[in-house]
Amino acid sequence: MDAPEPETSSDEVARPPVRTPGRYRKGIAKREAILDAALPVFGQVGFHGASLREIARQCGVSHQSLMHYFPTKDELLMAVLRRRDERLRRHFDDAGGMRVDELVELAEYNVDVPVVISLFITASAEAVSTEHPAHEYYRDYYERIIRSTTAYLSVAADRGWLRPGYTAEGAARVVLAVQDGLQLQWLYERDSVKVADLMRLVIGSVLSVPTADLDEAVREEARRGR
Amino acid sequence: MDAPEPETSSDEVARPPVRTPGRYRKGIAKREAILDAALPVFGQVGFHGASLREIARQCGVSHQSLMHYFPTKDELLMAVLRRRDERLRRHFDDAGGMRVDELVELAEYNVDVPVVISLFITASAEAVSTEHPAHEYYRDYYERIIRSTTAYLSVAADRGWLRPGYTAEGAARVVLAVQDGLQLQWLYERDSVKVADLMRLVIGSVLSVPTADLDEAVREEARRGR
DNA sequence: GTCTATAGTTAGATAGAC
DNA sequence: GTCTATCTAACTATAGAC
Repeated sequence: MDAPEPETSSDEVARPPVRTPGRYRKGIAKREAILDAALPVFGQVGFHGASLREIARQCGVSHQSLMHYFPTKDELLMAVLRRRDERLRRHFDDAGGMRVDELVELAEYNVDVPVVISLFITASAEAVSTEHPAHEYYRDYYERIIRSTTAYLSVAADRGWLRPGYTAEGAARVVLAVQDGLQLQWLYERDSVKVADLMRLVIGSVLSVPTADLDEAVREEARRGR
Repeated sequence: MDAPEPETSSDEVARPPVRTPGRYRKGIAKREAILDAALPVFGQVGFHGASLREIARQCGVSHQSLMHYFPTKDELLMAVLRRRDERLRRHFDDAGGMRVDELVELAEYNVDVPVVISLFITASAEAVSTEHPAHEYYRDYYERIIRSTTAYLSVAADRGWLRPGYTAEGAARVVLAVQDGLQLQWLYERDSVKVADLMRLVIGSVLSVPTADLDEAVREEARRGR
């Protein structure tokens, strides 16, 4: 067991051999504050445009203190991204795949948090470059979200519930594309773009049955062992 | 009237009033070479991530020579963007608005020029920030492409050729969103994403008639003075 | 706080194209 | 001879990292 740092009364505390920042109450709170401050900065100016000093300034933390919690800029970005997409990722492994309504609900939720949309659009576009620290992250993200949504829509495909021409994967890609594209438009014109409404319309153009029916079918398939 | 600055015959020679780079043969060619080199760099690392020295290196031009042609980084980016979207912009003012097939054809064309897609996706996402040099550019771009496509689809709306639920603007936004979103997916997985095919499917889900029929109707409306 | 690297930008002088 | 193209040099600010 590792000895808990004594926090002795001396001002020169011995540096522990392994750095494990964010273990004490104060550290945990500060870590969260840094992530909160980093989110909008990355979202507004992108990874390259963001500066650690600026992020530190935003949350009243010294530059050096920030680097204690996140040794490198790459790690800070990854921590910000991961904290924000858990809502979606936890559905990736749902039995029967991810409901398309989940994507709509996420879009509805995001409208209240514009910085999150901004972060995700900006980061996913920047990360197209293989050099980008989040490249692998987004490659994996898109692969899994498509695979999961495709699995869900496959049940519809098997029952002939997809409109002519669509495959399960094609439909999944369209729904995801509409979400991304509309969110981008929304960032430019927040009053005129109704992301969730249009997504529901598109889903209605892809499925010939209500999503509730498909949900029911998917649950049944999962119940039968699948 | 303010006295025209004498600029007497002192040894302080008058600075030529305007600098106009790119007037000689050699200069024109070099200007083009710089733009060609800047396109992929901006597309891969974004505006903030790109360095003028790197762009200059890519096309065998000195850093200072580059700055002779493009006095600031902002101007270079704008020149790159403008040169690449003329294909689309020249349809903005088409009588009757822009055909949706034009968007599909552009997507088909873009597949051969991945750097252009990368540039546009990255720049449009980065430029969401009002500080970004291309912010006004993209704001105007989206407004005009939506307005133009909406005008085209209004003819369909008037004749009841839109699927239930869609307005002309809603349909226009969906088609554009699908284009943007699929192109982003395509950048991550170039073999699996058929951008143009899926776009045509979506257009078929939005319109209840073939686009050829709508084209004909739009031409007729334009002929009748509109 | 310091270090090192690199960013964008500017100035001035020379050589070359028109 | 005039304007353009190019190069050498330097400046100022800021980056991430130690």
